[in-house]
Amino acid sequence: MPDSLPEASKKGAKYQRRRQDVLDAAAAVIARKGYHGASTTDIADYLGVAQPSLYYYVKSKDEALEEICRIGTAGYLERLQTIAAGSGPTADKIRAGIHAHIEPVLTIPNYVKSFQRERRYLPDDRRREVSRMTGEYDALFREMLERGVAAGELRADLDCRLAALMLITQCNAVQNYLASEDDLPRAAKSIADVFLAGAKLHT
Amino acid sequence: MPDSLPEASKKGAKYQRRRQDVLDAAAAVIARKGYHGASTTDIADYLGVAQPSLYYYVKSKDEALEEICRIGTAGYLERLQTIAAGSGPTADKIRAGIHAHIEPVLTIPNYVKSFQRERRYLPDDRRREVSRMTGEYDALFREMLERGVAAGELRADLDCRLAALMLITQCNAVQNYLASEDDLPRAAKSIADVFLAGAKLHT
DNA sequence: TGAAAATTCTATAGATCTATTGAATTTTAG
DNA sequence: CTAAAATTCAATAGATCTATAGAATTTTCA
Repeated sequence: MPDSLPEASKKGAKYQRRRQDVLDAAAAVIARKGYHGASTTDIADYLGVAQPSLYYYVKSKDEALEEICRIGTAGYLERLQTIAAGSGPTADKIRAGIHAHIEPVLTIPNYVKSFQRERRYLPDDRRREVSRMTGEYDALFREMLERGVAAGELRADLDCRLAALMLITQCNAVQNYLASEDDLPRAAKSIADVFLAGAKLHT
Repeated sequence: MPDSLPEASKKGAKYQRRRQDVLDAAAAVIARKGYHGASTTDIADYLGVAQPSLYYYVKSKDEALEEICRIGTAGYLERLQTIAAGSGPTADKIRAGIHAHIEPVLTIPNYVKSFQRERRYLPDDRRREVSRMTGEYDALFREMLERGVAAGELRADLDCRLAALMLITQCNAVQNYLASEDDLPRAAKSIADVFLAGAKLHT
């Protein structure tokens, strides 16, 4: 009973661990130099092996990017679905959604960066699949806001499509907001506060 | 009395016009495929000329990117300085700042996109120069917010550094918000409204 | 018109870059 | 310890890519 995935779940656990090292290195170099700017030699150097050795773990550079994007987005939809399905005020769900979204920025920053900036260079079919997924994610956020409007918790004139995109944009940009290492909670709070209550003083 | 700029202001006006065509083509292709993904052959094909013909107008691909970034950022600082120096409520200045920032998105979209996404591939010295400039721009926005706080127009607990970055991020992302051609005014208003008053209903 | 200047082209050097092949090396396991 | 399996490597094919050199063509203008 062979496997279904193209290259994954093949061989033993040791192979998979080493493969993860290769993808980590690829993600690090691609996050830094971009997909087209990162050569397979750069990636191999980063890992300390010869360039052709990478191909024992990955069929092509394209496949490496696909895997990186897969890892960088794993669980996003599910986490937001769980949050959206819960009870409680919309504002709390939004705060939870923000935290869930930016968490991988700390845990797997290179995968997130590579996904955000380089996914457009995926092969066409895979890129469309990713677009469908991000579209679903956007819609989930938008519906959460729409229910907040319907419940009278958010402004009736809020453009929920735009607002959802704005929120997601802020989360995706959170790396740029970090002046020091442990500023993430502060940045997350600012994103939520400004999104919910705005910057203006309400007298 | 020869010119100071490396390649600009040389030759006649006709040369400069054709050079602009070359840069337009380069900006279009680079915006689409990224700096490293865009070959000089791609750019030449886009323009309908042979690949080496580009080098009559541009010394190197690097120089083309430098010029594109220069054009894509021209006037930004000056426009914001003018707005910040004016009188009137901070909220109005913020709205004006948003409009000024996103205007080039409509007029020179390929230059703006190329600058936003590809400036990190500039040669080191030029990249540092650009960083200094964007840093000044960020500071200008931040100071505008700080004066708003001091005047009691914005929340006293607002993190002005973060808020300025968030505002700029929203402006830079405005292209992603446009569902149809002429949605820009609507998007600009949403950015301003959400930033100033937030999404929450204030009862 | 005809010579000079400006512009574009063909041809190509030289430096990449991705991926493959098959050999060498290391690890595993009986 | 040794043979098989797994992993890594040297060598390289073949397809780029940037940039240059110099010839060909077009434009300018006296």
